[in-house]
Amino acid sequence: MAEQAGTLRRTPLSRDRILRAAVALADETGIESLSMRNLAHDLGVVPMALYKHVANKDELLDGMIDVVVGQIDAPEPDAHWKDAIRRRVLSAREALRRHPWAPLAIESRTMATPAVLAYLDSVVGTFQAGGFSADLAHHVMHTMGSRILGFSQELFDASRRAGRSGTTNPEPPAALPPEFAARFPHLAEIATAAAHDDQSVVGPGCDDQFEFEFALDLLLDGIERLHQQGWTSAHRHR
Amino acid sequence: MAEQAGTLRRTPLSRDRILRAAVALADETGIESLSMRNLAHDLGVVPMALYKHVANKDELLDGMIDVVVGQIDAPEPDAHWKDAIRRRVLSAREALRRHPWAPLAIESRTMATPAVLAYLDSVVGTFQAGGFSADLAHHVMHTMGSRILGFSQELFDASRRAGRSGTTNPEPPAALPPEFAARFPHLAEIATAAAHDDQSVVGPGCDDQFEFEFALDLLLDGIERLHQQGWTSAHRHR
DNA sequence: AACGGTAGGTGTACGCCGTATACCTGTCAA
DNA sequence: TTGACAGGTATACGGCGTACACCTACCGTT
Repeated sequence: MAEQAGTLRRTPLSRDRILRAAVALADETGIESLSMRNLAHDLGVVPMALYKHVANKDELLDGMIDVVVGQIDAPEPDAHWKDAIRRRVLSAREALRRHPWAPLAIESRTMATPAVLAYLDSVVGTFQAGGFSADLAHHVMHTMGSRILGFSQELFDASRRAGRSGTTNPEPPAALPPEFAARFPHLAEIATAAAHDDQSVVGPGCDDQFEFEFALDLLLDGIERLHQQGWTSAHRHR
Repeated sequence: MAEQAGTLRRTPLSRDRILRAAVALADETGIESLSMRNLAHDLGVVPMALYKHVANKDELLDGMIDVVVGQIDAPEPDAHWKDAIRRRVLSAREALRRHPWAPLAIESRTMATPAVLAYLDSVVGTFQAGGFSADLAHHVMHTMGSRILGFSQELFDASRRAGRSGTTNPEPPAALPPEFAARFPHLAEIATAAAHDDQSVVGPGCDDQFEFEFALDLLLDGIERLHQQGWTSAHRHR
C-alpha cells in the first residue's frame, strides 16, 4: 500500500470536504483560530489548494454557516403556527448550540446566506399559513429577531453592514431582483409589504426605528402583564 | 514656531485621547480597518507608542465600548418603571446607532466591560424599584437580551465565550467576587437569586434553556394576542 | 499511441497584522 | 549634577489572507 505512491493515496479535496473540516475545526478550537493555513494543514494540503474550491475566507465562512443552518429541522406542515414556530426555533437553537461560533459568524457576515434566507422564508411562510397578514408577519419577524435562529440579534439592522462608515450612505437601495422573489416568495412579500412610503427593498425599505419600538413595546407589555399577575418562579412548570 | 523643535509641538498621548481617536476612526472607516497601526498613524505616532497607554488591542476595544456605553442617558429616578426602561433603551439605541461597529464589538468581547455592567445593573435596579422580584427581574433581563442595549443579543449566553471549544468545559464557575457585588448590587442579587439548585454564579448559574424558552414564549404569547385581536398597521399610531 | 487542455495541488512572495524587546530622550526630584 | 522614570521610537518576529506562476496527472481526441 505504501508502494502505490502518489496516485490516489489521499482522498481528493472538495468544497464539501473543506466545509465539513472547517466546521469541525471551528467547533474544536474556536472560530478565531480557524485560518486557511490551519484548515489546510488539517486536510493535509497546502493553503493555496483551498482556493481552488472556495473563493476566499469570507465565502468559506458563508459555507460553514449554511452547513449549520442546514441542520435545522424541516417545518412540520400540519401543526398550529404557534407550535410549529416554537419547535422550529428550538430546533434552530439546538443546531446553533452545537456550533458555538455560529451566532457570531452569522452576525458578522455582511449579508444573509442562502440557507439562512431559505430558513427565514419558511418561517414567514408558517406565520402566513397561520393567517398572519404580510404586514404583521413582517413586524413579527423583526420582533423575534435572531431569536428565530436560536439566538438573538436584529437580523436586518442596516447599520450592521459591517464594512463602511456609520454615515448612512444614501445608496439607492436596489429593487430586489426577480430571482430573489422566486426563491424566497414569503420574504419577498413581506419586504414589498414593508415598503410603506419608501422604495420597495428588503433592507432599508422598512422603518428600523418603528420595528425596534414595536418589538420593545411588545416585550414591555408582556413583561407588565407578568408583573401585574404576580408572576413567580412557581409558574416555571407552565 | 518651527524653531521650537521637538519640545511640546504635539499634544501628548493619553488613554483618553487614544480611545476617542479609535472611536472616531471606527466610525469613519469601520471596525475592520481599525488597526493599531492605522490608529497610531492618525495620532501622528508610532504604533508601539499606544502600548504605553493600553495593554493590547482587546483592551482598546473594551475602552471603546465603554466610551459608547457611557453616552447612554442616566436613568430618570422618578418615572414609572415601564416608561423609565423604555426611554433608557431608546437612548441606548441612539448611542449605539451613532457607532454602528459597537454591537458587533460588544458581542465579540468575551466578557462585559465595566460600563456595560454598570448600565445593566442600573436597569435591573429600575425593574426592582418598580416592584419586580429579583427572580422576575432576572428572567426579564434575559428576555430583553441585548435589546436592552439598543440592539439584540443574548448577553449571557455562555456558549458565546468566543475562544474555546464548543464542548461545554466544566470549569467550576467561580463564585462571584465580593467586589463585584459591591459595584453591581442589583446584578449580584439577581445572579444569586438565579442559583436555583446550581452553584451561585453569574454566568452558567442559570438555566440558559429555561431563559430562552421563557423569552420565546413571552414573545409568542404577545404575538398571538396581536394576531387574535386582528392587528393591522392601522394601529401604528398607538 | 501521441498529444494538448485542463482541473487541481504546490511554492514563493507580498503586504498586512499584533506585539515583544531593546533603546532613546526629555523631565524632574533629590 | 545626577539618575530614575515616563513616554515615544526602532527593529523584528511570527502569523495572516491571498496573488501569481508553476507543475503534474488525467482525459478525450485524433
